[in-house]
Amino acid sequence: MSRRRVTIDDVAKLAGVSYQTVSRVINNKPYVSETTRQRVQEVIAETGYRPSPIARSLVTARTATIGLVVPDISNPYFSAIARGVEQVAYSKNYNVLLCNTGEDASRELEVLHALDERYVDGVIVCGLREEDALLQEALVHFRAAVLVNRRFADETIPAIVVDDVLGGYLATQHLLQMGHTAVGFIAGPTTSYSGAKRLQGYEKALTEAGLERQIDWVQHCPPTVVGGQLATQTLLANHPEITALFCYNDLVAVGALRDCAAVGRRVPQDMAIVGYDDIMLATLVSPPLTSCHVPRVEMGSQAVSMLLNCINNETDRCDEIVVTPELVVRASTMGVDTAVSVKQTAVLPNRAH
Amino acid sequence: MSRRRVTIDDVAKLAGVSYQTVSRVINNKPYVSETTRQRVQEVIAETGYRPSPIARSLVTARTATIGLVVPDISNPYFSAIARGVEQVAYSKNYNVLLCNTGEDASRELEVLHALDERYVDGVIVCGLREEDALLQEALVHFRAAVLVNRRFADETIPAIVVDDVLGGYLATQHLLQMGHTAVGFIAGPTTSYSGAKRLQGYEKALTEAGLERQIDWVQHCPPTVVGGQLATQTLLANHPEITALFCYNDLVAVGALRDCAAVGRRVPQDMAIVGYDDIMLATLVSPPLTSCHVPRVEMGSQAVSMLLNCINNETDRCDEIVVTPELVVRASTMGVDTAVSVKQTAVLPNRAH
DNA sequence: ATGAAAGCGCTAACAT
DNA sequence: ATGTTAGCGCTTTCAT
Repeated sequence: MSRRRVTIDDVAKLAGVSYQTVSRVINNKPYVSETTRQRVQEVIAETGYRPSPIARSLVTARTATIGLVVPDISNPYFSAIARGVEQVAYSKNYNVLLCNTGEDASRELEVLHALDERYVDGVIVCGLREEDALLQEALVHFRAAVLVNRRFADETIPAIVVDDVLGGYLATQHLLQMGHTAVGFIAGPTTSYSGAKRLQGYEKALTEAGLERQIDWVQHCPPTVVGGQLATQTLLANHPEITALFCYNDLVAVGALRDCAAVGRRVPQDMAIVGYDDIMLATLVSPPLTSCHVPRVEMGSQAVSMLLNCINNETDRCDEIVVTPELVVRASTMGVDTAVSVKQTAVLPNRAH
Repeated sequence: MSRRRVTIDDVAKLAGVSYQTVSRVINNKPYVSETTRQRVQEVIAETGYRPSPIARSLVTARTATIGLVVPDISNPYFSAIARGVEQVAYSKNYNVLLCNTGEDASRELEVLHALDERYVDGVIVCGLREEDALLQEALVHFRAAVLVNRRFADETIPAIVVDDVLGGYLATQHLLQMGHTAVGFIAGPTTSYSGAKRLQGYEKALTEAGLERQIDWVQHCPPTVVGGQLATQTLLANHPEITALFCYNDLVAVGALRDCAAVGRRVPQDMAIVGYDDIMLATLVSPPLTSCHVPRVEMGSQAVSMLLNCINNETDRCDEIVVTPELVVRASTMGVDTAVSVKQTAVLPNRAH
C-alpha cells in the first residue's frame, strides 16, 4: 500500500543535522537551537515522519500499552469497565490491549502469558475465576497489575473492589423494610468472590432484623438470565413461602422476573425482586428493577489511574480502592402505585451505533 | 517486581551454543541437530525464557497486533463484533488493540493516527461517521484495513456489510403483511450509512405494496432509547394514523415501546413495532421485540479473516462480504395470543460476570 | 549443522 | 548546542 517508511535518519539528512538532534526535537529535549528545531519540525511535517513506537519500546523498555483482561466484553458489566479503562488510558497516551477469557479460568493464565511481560507495561484484570496461587504466579511477572472485583488473601496486588457486603446488606435491608420476612438469595456462581461478599451482607441484614438465615433460601446459579430463571424456579418450588428475592446481578434478576411471569406471580405484588449492578437493562424491563448501582465506568477509570501510578512509581501508592454501591429503588419492589426512584436515576446513558 | 529479563543470549550461553541456534529453535527452523534442539529447549524451559515481541517486531516489521476501532464498546452491537474479532484474532495469535471513538467523528482520525502505521499490522473499523476522503487518507497508511458496516464510494477498501436494504424490506414487508398500511420509520442518525440503506428497503416494500411513501412518516433520531422515545412521541403526535413502526435498531425500538407505554398505546394491539440487530435486550423487554437479526459475532470473525488475508497477501482476496439479516418475529408485532418465533430464536446467549 | 556479522529505528550516555 | 558511539533483543544474510 505504501512505500518505505520515513525514518529518523531520513529526516536528519533532509534537515542537514545528525539524527540525534532529530531525536531531541521529537522528544522535546533541551539543548537544541530554536532555528534547528524549526527546520527539523518542518522536515517532519513535510515528510510525515512519525517515530516508530516499536524501536522506541526496544530501548526504553516501555510500550505505553496496558493489557485489559475480561471474561466477556459483550457482557454490559465488563464493557462499561472497559470503556472507563479506555477513556483514561487514551487520555494518558496509553493503548489498551483487550483480552477475553470467555469465562474460562484456564484461559486467564494463557491470556496473561500471551500478554507477555515485555509487551505491556501493566495489566488490569477483571472477574477472575482462577485460583489465587496460579494467578499470583502469572501476575508477578508484570511491572504492574491491578485487580478489579477481587482481592488476594495476602493483598499483594492492588485492587479496586465494590463494597459488596454493604451492597448485599442494603438490598436485603430494603426488602425487609418493605415488610418481607422470607427473603431468598439467588446467589450466582459459587466461585464468585463478589457473590460471597453479597451473601455476607444478606446474612448481616437478616441477623440485624432478628431473622434466622435459612440455608436453603440461598440458590446458586450461572450469572445469566437463564441461570436466574432456572434457579428461581427451583427455589420457589421448594419454598413457596418466599415473597422476596435478592439476586446476584441484574441478568439473574431478569431471569427471576421471567420465571415469575411464567408462573403468573405478579412483581412486586406477589414477589419483590432486587438486582445488582444497575445495568441499562434494569431500567428497561417491566417492572423496572430495583438494583444496587455499581459505578462501572468509574471503576475502570480508577483502575487505570492506580495502574499508571504503579508503573511510574508515583509516591502515594494506594493498594485498595473500595467503591460504594447505592441502592436504586424501582417498581420491582415498590408496588406500581408508589414507583419512584430514591436515588436520582441518571438519564439513560445508553449509546448506540 | 522482577529482575533482569532472560534474553536469547543468556539461553545461548547456558546451552553452550551461539544465540543464532537458539533463534532457530524458537522459530522452528531446520538445520538444528536433534540433540542441540533438546538441550536448548531444556534451557528455555528452565529459565522461563520468552522471546521479546518488541525486538522481533523491529526486525520483522510485523507486530501480530490488529487495531479495532469502534464508536462505543459498551454498546451491545459493537461489543458483540469485538468478541468475534477477539476470538479469531486470538486463535491466530494476533492481539487486538481496542479503540473507542466515543461516537465522535473527529476522534476517528485521531485514533487511526494513534494506532500508528507501524504499530499494528492492520485495522478493522466499525460504525464510521467521518467523511470518506479523510478516512481514506488515514487508512491508506495501513498495511491492511477492513471496514464494517460501510463502503466507500470507490470501494477501495474491503468491507463487510449487512444487506440493510433487504433488512429494511423484510421488516416493512412483515408489517404490511400483518395488515398495516400506515407504517412509520424511526430512522436513526441522518449520517448513518446503514440507516440510508434501511430506508431504501422500507421504501421498496411500500412501493411493492402499492403504497405511497409519506415523507413525514420518517423521523430521524439518535440511535438510543431516549432518542427513539422522543422521535416516536413527535412522529405519533403529528401522525396519529400510524399503526406500525419500523425502528433503526433495537434501542430505538425500546424507546418506541416506552413512548407507547407512556401514552397508553398497547403493543402490538394499537401499535406494532419492529427493531433491528436482535440484541439480547430485544428478547427481554415486554413485549419481546420482533427484530431483524444481524450476526454480529460472525461479522467480527469474518472481518479478521479478511484482514489477515490482506496482511498475508493470500490469493483469493475478496473485497466485500454481504451478510444477510433475518427477521425474527416476536410478540411486538404478533398479538399476544399468536406470539411465536418464525425463526428458531437461539437459547439466550447472554453471559454475565 | 552451526556461527559471525549486520542491522531493524530508536534513545542514552559520552564526547565536543 | 550538536555529533559520535553504543546497544536494546532479535532475525536475516552469509560464511564455515
